[in-house]
Amino acid sequence: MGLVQAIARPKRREEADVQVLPLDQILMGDCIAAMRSLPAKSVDMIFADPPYNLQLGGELFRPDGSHVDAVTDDWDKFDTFAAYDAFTRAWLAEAHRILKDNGTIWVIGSYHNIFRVGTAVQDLGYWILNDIVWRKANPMPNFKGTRFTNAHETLIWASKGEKAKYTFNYRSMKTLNDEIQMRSDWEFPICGGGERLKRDGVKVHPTQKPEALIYRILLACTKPGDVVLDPFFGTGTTGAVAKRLGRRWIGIEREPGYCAAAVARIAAALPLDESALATMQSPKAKPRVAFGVLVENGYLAAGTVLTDHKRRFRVTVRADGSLLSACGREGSIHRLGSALQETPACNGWTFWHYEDGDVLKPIDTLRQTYLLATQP
Amino acid sequence: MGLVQAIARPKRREEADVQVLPLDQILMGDCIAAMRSLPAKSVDMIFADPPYNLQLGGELFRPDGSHVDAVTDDWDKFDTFAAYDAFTRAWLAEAHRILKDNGTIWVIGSYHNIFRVGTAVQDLGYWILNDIVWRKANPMPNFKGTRFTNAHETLIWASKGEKAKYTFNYRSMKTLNDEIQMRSDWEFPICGGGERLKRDGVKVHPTQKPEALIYRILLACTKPGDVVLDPFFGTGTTGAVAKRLGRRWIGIEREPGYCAAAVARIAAALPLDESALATMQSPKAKPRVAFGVLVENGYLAAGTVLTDHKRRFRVTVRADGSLLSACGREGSIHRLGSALQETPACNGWTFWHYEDGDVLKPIDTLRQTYLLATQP
DNA sequence: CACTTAACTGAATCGTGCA
DNA sequence: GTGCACGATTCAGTTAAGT
Repeated sequence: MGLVQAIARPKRREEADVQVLPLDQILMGDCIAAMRSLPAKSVDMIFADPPYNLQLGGELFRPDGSHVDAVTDDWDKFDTFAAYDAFTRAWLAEAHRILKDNGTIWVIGSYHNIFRVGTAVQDLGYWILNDIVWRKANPMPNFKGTRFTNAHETLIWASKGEKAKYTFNYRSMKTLNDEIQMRSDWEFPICGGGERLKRDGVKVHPTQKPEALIYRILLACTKPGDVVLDPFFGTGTTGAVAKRLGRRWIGIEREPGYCAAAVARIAAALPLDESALATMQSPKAKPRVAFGVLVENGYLAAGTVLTDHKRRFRVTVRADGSLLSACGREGSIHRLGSALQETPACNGWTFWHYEDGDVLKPIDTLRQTYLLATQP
Repeated sequence: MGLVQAIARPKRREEADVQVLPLDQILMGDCIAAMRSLPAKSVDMIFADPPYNLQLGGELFRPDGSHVDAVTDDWDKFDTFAAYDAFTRAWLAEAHRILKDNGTIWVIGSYHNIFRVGTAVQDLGYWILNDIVWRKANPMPNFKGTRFTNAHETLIWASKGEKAKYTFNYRSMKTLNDEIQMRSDWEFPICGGGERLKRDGVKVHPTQKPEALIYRILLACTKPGDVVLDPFFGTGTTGAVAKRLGRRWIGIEREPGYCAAAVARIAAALPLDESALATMQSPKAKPRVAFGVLVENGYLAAGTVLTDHKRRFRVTVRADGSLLSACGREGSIHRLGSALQETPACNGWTFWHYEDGDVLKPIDTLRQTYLLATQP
């Protein structure tokens, strides 16, 4: 039997219990129909990356005039929220049937769809264990300056019910995180570089997820040999990571093009040797502090006067962390510093000082204080 | 009139439009009833920190918002979610009525309730602009080691509808974040230390939010003088920050103990003075300067040659402020820039450069010089 | 080959105001 | 309502080209 197979005719109930799972294979076809062909209580985990129902408007261009390649695929289009909800509840209900009683489900989404997914998860009797935030190290900016940079996606992790047991490899997570409990916010780069599948220089799938994200999920919530089902398989990230980690996988995918890419990719994936584990550790978030954060947190009040160490320039701190000079010029600590000195650049942290009693101290000391107070 | 007042009897519709808002006051009582007493389209922002325990502290509401007196312990999960949904939709619907057409709403929650809140927000016609993650610098650990440390809460920011306008102080946020776009993940410590309200050494409110969080929200999405409503006022964090930032506020709170703490706290809060309150302006808010005005005033002589920074295109400035290219094309600085580059749009101010000695400078620097010379 | 610079890209609900 | 002029707007990372 090949790696890709058509969906088998659904078995009658009596047969279902003894049905052999199509392990390490892709079922090509509609995800709900394919799930119906699988027996009840048969898989240990489900990872799902369903359509987000983005509802994008017109074309978008960057400030340099280049065009943004958006997700315009048909599979992401739903007429109404009601239609999206119906689809969501249908596949989540099948997923609930297929999961073993001690299995868990992961679903990823963005603010466009995740609230509807989460509500459906709860209504269907699943019990949410955590929501996890994937902080993107390099998100696409908001080109028009109309909102906050949409820099994260959300994952929901749920068991089959309130009393259900589940697998959570607490020690693995703590080890992975330098002996500190793994938190609910994870930072990873978006999928790019050599990991991003391309055909003739064009990305094969518009929303390929980074392997590191799936890796952490499988490591945290499955055991070696467990069966992981991905009903929206795409280009097979879940399969590739499962193979690397010694887990079994089942993929469901409608598009033949994605299936073909997934087959080739998984065939090339190598089971992980242990030494690679060390390199998978997430880099800790950089302790970068914006000046405005000190104002927000009361380390420096708006209205405070700052000077350089020779008291040549005097500026006032404003509510948003910008500075205002006596001559009416304004800007960030770095920009105004360089403007007043007429130098191309300036490190505002060491240039600007505040009065502490009788002595001038660089504002950088406040940053250090803040870091000491907030970093574990 | 004192800072706390009982809820006025709801006005008849005819009266509502001219009703005076109870600014900088706490309405003590049920949040839905209190909101009904406020006129339609009257507040600029709503910040809401609703209860997320499904029992609502022993209170439940029917879909019409009316109060359910008896709470039995045998509600099954569906009924409990249904009751929470009914309560959520009732107050969110009132909030929608009270908001000005260009107002926005913020709601904070955790995975227990935020998915239901988000679904209700969308179903009621609000348009989600961002979801924001508050990353707690110092979250409570997961003592049993059974899940990931629950280290964040989620906020939803939404306008009244897809086409609605809204306030977003992009420049202030960028300045606050050291000249990098503000992202959708924010890190703040949890509320503690001197900021945490205590009575006899015991915290007054179980879920007091940090002022820094509200500060950033108000700075980002309101203007000085705007009216901010908080229907779950608690100990008045929203009021204290609004006062500091020169915004007006209305609080609704049921518990007399919280009201008393809030009154004292807000009375002690000091407003920022006007110069500290000023924030970085978007260029949009500055007076517009037509390119032709620079020519008229001699900042740039007619006949001057402009190029792009790579010197690919050369154009000549004409007496009326239009540009003429070597190939005979003509137009405004923006039009000709986009035409020559064959891009849909172009900011002529940053695209075109003039020769200053040996270096190319964007013509935008001339506009800045002009503004400095002519603005009071 | 080493190094620098330019070009390109990613799940995006991405403008305003006047005639 | 529609059309058009004006002009505001990007971060981190990778790849390719140039020196």
